[in-house]
Amino acid sequence: MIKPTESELEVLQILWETGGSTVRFVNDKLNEHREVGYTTTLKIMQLMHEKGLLHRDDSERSHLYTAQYSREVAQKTFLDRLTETVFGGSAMRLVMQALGNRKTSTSELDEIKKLIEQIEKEKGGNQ
Amino acid sequence: MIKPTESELEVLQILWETGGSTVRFVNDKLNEHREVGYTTTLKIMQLMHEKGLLHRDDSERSHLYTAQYSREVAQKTFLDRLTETVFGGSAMRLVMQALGNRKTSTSELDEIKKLIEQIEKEKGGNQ
DNA sequence: ATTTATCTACGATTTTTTTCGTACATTAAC
DNA sequence: GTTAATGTACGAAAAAAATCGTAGATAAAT
Repeated sequence: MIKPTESELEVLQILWETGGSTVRFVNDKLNEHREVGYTTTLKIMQLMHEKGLLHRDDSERSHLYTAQYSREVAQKTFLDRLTETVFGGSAMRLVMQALGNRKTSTSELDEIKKLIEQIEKEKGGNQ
Repeated sequence: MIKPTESELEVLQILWETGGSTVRFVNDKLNEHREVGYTTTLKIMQLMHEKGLLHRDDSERSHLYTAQYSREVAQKTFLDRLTETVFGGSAMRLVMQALGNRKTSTSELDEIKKLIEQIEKEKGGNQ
């Protein structure tokens, strides 16, 4: 997955949220937060399609766009990138920062503990 | 902290690593990975200084640049941003992804568990 | 059927980021 | 003391990203 620009990311968020939508819808959504012209949004989404970031169904007059990559894939991509660039390659440092910095509820923390134990079980005693 | 661009981030990484250095040094470091002209690096660092991303000591002929914001502050900034943009505001989802996706060693996992228990202890039974 | 609204395509402009050349000053080498 | 190397400043070009206007096609409204 190629790195999306800032405004491409805004579009992706909306498409992930909705599962897929028209330029009109995305543009309306964007305009809830900041002013953007319709053709601007159109152009960005057309370029994203050319770049392979979006899939387009043009069987109808108003084309339907969907994200080419799932939110999960993007999450992995971004996390890996952030881990490399700012956390010196250590996912653990990232996790510890995230846990330390933010107010995470006890039940959430428990879930994470459970996840860790599960991972540990899966890998047996290696590494 | 304003959002650094891609190449500004490269510079920051080097300055965090070294604690502070000259344009020459940064440029040499960059050129270990890709070709960049000296004046290009100079310009970028000058702009970063104007933007408030770098501190500059120009008491010597070759100026000494240091990052205005520590790696920790930047980490927090980026994490918050990523949490918002790609993880729908949930730090937990981010952590779980990070743990699931990457090969984290057992000892690292243990450390995280310890951290969680410590946090839980600190907050008592609230939330 | 004519007008109005809505859509895509496309080109052009503006803004931001990246890149580098040149001028000029200072230090180091010879 | 010249010459060469190394530094900053600055402007401008090139590349990338964001913005918008206009044209033309189709659909909806009247």
